[in-house]
Amino acid sequence: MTTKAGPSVRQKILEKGTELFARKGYAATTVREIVTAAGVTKPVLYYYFQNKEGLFRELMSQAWERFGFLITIALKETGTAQKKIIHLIEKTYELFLDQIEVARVGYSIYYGPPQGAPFFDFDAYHLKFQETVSNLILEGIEKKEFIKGNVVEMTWAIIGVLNVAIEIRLGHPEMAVDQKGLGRILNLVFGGIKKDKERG
Amino acid sequence: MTTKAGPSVRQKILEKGTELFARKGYAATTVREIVTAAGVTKPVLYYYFQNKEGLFRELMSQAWERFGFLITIALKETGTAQKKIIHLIEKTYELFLDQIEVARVGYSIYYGPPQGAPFFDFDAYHLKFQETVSNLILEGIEKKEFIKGNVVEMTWAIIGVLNVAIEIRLGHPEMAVDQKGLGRILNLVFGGIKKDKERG
DNA sequence: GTCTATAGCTTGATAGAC
DNA sequence: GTCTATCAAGCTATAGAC
Repeated sequence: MTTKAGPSVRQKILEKGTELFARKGYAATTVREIVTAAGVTKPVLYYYFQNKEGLFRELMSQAWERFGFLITIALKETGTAQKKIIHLIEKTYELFLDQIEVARVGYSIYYGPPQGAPFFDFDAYHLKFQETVSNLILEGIEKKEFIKGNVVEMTWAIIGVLNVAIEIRLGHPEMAVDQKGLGRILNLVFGGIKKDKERG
Repeated sequence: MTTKAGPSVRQKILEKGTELFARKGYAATTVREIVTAAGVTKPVLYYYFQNKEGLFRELMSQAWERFGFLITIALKETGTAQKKIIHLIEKTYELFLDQIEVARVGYSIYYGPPQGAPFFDFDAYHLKFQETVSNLILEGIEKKEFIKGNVVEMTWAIIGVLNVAIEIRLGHPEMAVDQKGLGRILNLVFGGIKKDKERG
């Protein structure tokens, strides 16, 4: 725990660990590969992080704390509910792009098998995000900006847009949606696809 | 390749393999675990499938062929474009629920790191699905059922609903959306969330 | 803090009997 | 087709020198 000139080496291990976990998966990445890529030897990794699991936990929590922070400040926006929602989704997408490697690993563990990776509480952030969107929708309904409808289902429709943007970027980077495109798709969901005005 | 009384044992290995890959991930699942769960010994697995990769490929392709078939027959529906789209999405969701274990594994490999699993061409089906939805949207626009808009972005809005339903089921089975709920969320996207009529 | 060297175990895969 | 027995290779993790 006592650090001397450490930040550089420690950081390098974190970086290369993130990179390899994202490219190969947690279980398929070996400690050897990580330390080789980082230009150090094994005991160095075990010195800074307790083990492979410790490294994983560290890089995950670093990234997700930023996500939690983002949700908190998003509530201080002003304007229509629609504007607030679009802003929150865009900021989240921006953060995702900025930390795409950690996001890819987290995504595959949250929705897929744990891969032997240590437990990480993605839900704490996930549910908070969902709740934040729901509250903004509720606000929009109360302001008579949105139709009276099932808030939960509306939340899914909105979050679906973010998720699909994320998934295109993960699976098909060449056709990735940019922030403006994301905003346009969101507006599509707010406004609807049907030509006539009857809903449902 | 010559089979005698084989189908039962072979099938058992496929089932337990699917189950374990879904619960632990490809790399984190060992051949030993699979054969123990299936009640056989290792050489049996290597006899029926060439190796761990062969088993994986087999169970993946079996499941995804059904998906390809579903897309093909979906085009023979009649009715409004909206009805056809909802029907296709609902059928896809039904198939997903029916093969949720394979889907979970595929999901985490398609969007996440490959985990050391052999290459599988998810895109062949994925792009075909996307194209099918786009064509139905185009049909709706031509029939003046939908507004004139960016077909690609409309496609993402629709697929986002399916994906979010899938992801809720994968991450939070207890709040999973049923087929009717899925239809309602889709209708929400078709009709819009905003109260006033101006779009965008 | 960082090294070399290695312990101790698990892995995917197979040889050879039946 | 299915078994027992076993292999080489690779893995995480650490001891001990500096």
